[in-house]
Amino acid sequence: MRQVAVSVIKERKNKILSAVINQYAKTAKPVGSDVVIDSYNIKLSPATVRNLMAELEEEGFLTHPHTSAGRIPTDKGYRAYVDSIMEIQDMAIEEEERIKQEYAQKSREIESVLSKTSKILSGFSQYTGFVMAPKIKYNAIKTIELLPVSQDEVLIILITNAGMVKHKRVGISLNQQQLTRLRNFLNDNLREVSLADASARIAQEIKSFKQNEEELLSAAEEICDIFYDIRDDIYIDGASNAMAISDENDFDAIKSLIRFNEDKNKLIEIINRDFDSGGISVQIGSESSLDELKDLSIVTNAYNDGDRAIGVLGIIGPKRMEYDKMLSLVSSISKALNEFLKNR
Amino acid sequence: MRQVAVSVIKERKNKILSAVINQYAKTAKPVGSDVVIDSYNIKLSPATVRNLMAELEEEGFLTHPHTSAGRIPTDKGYRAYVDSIMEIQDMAIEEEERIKQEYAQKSREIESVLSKTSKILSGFSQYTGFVMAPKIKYNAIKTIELLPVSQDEVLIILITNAGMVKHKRVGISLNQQQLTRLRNFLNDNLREVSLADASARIAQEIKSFKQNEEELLSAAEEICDIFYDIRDDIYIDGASNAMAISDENDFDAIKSLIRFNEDKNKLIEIINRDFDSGGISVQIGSESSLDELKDLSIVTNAYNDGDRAIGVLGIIGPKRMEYDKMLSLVSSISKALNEFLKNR
DNA sequence: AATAGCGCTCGTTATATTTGAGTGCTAATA
DNA sequence: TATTAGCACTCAAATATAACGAGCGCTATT
Repeated sequence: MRQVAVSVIKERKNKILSAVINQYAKTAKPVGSDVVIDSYNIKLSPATVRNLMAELEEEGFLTHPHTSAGRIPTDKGYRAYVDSIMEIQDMAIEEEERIKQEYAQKSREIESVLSKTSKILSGFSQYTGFVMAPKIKYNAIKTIELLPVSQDEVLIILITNAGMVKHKRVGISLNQQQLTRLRNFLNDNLREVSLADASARIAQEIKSFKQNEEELLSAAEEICDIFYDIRDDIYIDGASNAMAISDENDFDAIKSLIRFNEDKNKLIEIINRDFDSGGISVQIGSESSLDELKDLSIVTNAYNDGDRAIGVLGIIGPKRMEYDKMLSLVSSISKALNEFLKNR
Repeated sequence: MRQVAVSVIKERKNKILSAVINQYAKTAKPVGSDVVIDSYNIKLSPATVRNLMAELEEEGFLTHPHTSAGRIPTDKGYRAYVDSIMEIQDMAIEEEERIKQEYAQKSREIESVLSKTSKILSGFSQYTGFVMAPKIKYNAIKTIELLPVSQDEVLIILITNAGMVKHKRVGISLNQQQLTRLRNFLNDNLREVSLADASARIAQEIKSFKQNEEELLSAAEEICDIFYDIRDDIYIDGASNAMAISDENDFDAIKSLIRFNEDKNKLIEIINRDFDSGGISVQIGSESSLDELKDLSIVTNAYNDGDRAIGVLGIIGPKRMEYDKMLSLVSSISKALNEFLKNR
């Protein structure tokens, strides 16, 4: 019996919490007791709502900018709200349809698909969208080709089984025969090897060269460089939407955000945290423990190649975003990308 | 005699004009008559300076934000000032040295050299730096390679004589023999052909295929796509510096600037105007006739491959920049890039 | 336990006042 | 005739004052 009573009270408080969060998402102004009652058909008196909001504040879900102002959600409040959205709603059918249309003009280049996906995320959310390319450590080598471009230069072409193509010029002067031998050596020993392990593998197998093949030896070492150059790549779009986010002034916030967007490494670090989680994930404000992001939330979802998670995509928006819509957006797009990667 | 007198007067006015411009560059506040006298050792009374400034205003070189404020330069004022800097000063030797150091860790990839150059421009100017890659119409084909990546897909690799590498996957299923024939056909007919003309050339030479080589024919058409995909490429860095430019508020200006930075095509259009000029060139504020740039100036310099101008680089900064320094920066870097391109 | 009522707080907005930088003009001066 | 000193005037920006009202917390009531 008490159990039920408690649950009813809880229910009522939750309703108020989400009313505040939704209202604040719309107006960006502190939410007063009256508005909660009017707009979210709660059949309680203002006084009661005030009491409950006071309790919610004591428990850390809401705050007060100043004495006589309405309530705004804390990070903890957002967290509770987000956690309570257990099941991701399906998107409106028309939206789903539009996303599919966007994917329809498919390209064979995985790079352009990822770039497109990032643009889609940004376009639909009106925030900043990003896609981290398949992580190199889960990207295995499919083929390596060596094209001579001049007397003493060779273009290395690297194709991974995720379909990514990397190339690099290095200065090595070998004759056609030596080149072919090196190429075969590389392909024989590196096929299916992860990019992260390739250097080590070359070092290990290089012993098989004979003494008199010194040129080949040094060339192979040269080639190792390409693997060091490869970093986890990331596509970011709609950074200018950041301007629209902060409702006027708040100059410094934007400044640091714009700067943040230019520094891809930081973002990579942040979203890598969500990589292992596999599914959808939200970092709210200071949860990221990065000062630049204290007023922002990041919604991410890992995507997979049908086998295992290989990358992460998502959006960055203001803390007061419409989490329900954004969660379903990110989730849908990640599914769409999964689909695409499976069918290629 | 009068000639001399006139020239003296002019001289004096010019001195005031550049005093105002320099002071305004430092403080971003309207410049009054007193400051001009104090800081630029002009031995005239405030009243006289006021008279001369009034004349300069009548002639359109200065304006007034409001009655009781100092003067600020107009676009015409800047233009006169910039034009009067006839000879580009040499850079401080240490600066020159630092630039050379930056270039020292040279890479063989022209792409990374250009990207680096853009970062250098941004870093030294503290504004936005950009480098437009060698224009495609001056970029000739050096080699084309076709690598089969699966049953029905081929990776086309295109190397230009400027050293750029482009690649694209297309869906064509040919056997090894056909592939070799196609490759030879392409190389025989396209070597030294400009990227801009390549499609037309293929269409022209394709007749030589026999009737029974329909697969080859359609494959060749497929390959034409790669040439359509190639656009003049541009590297932009330090867009976030734009924030530092506008001294607080001016929110909308920044907004449009950030947006401008995301749209590379507009910038390409703007700087293409300076391409033909060959040398160094400045667009001040509304001279670009683009509203987003009305408070900004663009300093550009074409660079060449020892033979002819092939691209443009430069910086975008506030109208009230230190033109002397920026002109010499852009000029030096363009020389450095010329040097690099010649010695490769 | 829920609510009505009321006084209090404090940010916001509006209005008035002061300040001072810098002008333009006129009359004196070299 | 060109320059300068002097002074009244203007107007943005800073400062001060007042009025407003949204929304709270608290207490007494149902």
